[in-house]
Amino acid sequence: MHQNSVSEFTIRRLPLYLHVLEQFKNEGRASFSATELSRTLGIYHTLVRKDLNVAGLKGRPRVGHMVDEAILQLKSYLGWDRVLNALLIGAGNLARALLGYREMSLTGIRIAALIDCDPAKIGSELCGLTIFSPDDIPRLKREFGIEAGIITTPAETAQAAADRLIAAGITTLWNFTLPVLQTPESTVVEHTHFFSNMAIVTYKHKQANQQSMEATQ
Amino acid sequence: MHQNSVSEFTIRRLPLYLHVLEQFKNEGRASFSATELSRTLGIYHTLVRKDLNVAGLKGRPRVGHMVDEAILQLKSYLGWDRVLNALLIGAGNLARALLGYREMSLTGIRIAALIDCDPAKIGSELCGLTIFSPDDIPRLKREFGIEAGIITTPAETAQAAADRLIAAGITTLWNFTLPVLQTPESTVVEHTHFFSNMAIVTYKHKQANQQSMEATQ
DNA sequence: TAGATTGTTAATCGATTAACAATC
DNA sequence: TAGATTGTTAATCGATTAACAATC
Repeated sequence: MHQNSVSEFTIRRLPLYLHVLEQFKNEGRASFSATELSRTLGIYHTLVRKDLNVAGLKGRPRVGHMVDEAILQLKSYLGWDRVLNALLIGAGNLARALLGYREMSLTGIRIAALIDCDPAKIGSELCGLTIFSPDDIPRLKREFGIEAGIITTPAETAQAAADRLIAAGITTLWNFTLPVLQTPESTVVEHTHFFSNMAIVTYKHKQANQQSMEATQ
Repeated sequence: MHQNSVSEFTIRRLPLYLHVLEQFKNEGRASFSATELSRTLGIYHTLVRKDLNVAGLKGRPRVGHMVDEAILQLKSYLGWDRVLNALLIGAGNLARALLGYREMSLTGIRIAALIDCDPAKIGSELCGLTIFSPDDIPRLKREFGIEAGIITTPAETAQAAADRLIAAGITTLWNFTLPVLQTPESTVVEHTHFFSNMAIVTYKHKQANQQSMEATQ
């Protein structure tokens, strides 16, 4: 397992395969071919095969892969076959959205506790979870076996939030706020930046409109 | 402007530069060098220069770039210097999070109207915006000059939502739900898939832990 | 001027695509 | 068997990195 060489691009595609396979399963299908997956998702068939191979899936010529087996294997490869307790810091609207996100349970990520630095919020509840103070992070980590932190604070407090999580020994972070977080080399940080998404939306929209305007001239 | 060749990777990095430049501006700085940006963000300096060039920025040797000028130019290049009216479909928690997302205004994207297909929600308000029926999409499009659609419905209704937006002539979509949307070639679709982010979180977490376990053996 | 900085051209690296061999 | 499908190896393409020339 010393292949640090698995591409992030591959990892990001695996949930897409999983999604289609769950659909196949619901349709009562027992097997599938990489070619089908490829067509459904618009991903080159060789790439699908390589990705499946990386995830440890072995297909049989002429038969393809078994749906159930593939789902289990993909989940296991991604680490979705175990619970990952997470602590969410920043109990705002995005927190509520994540707490209400049904599909999250598929990934094993479980928001076990909420943190906010607003004294007015501490002690109150959001979606059935009590909101704690940042001072409680170390205790909550021990109590709930927290392994990951989700940062949904406003941008101003994001670095401080990250610092406190890291100080408590939490080494895996999922950050929704500040584009740049200073973290030690060993910390795993995944960013979900709406900014970059919005840049694509506005840029491509502009481009598409310019093109159509040029075309009609 | 016939360069369809600008990479999406470049576009996604531009908001990061913008973010750092806003900080520089707040610190009262007048100029900056690509080298500084490069160090702050951990992006190779030549890459930063290329990106800035693509966005139409011209620096001066020995001087660098002017902060204010660069901010304006980046915003203009991304299309963040004009309002883009959007219609959001799926008035749930994620909708509330996006409506409360202060930084959205920087991008010019404005959620002008809300849609939901739940009769219980239609007519009520969310964050000061009235929730309309999917049947109102064409009218709202005309009324508000809607150019983009944001899809935050549950996965089951996402394709239907996309179909209705497209049928109304909305050609730019930002989708938070289903991993695969069937859309015409000409439609611009940007996906924000938490699933892919979560896959990275769990996979890397697992890897990091395996490695440390191996190391201690 | 000298040197800091830009911007360009070439080299590398890795992801995707294409071609082909293997197998049930 | 023939052919559908897998999986591997080679080619292409494009993003990043490195080297270097230009300039105030």
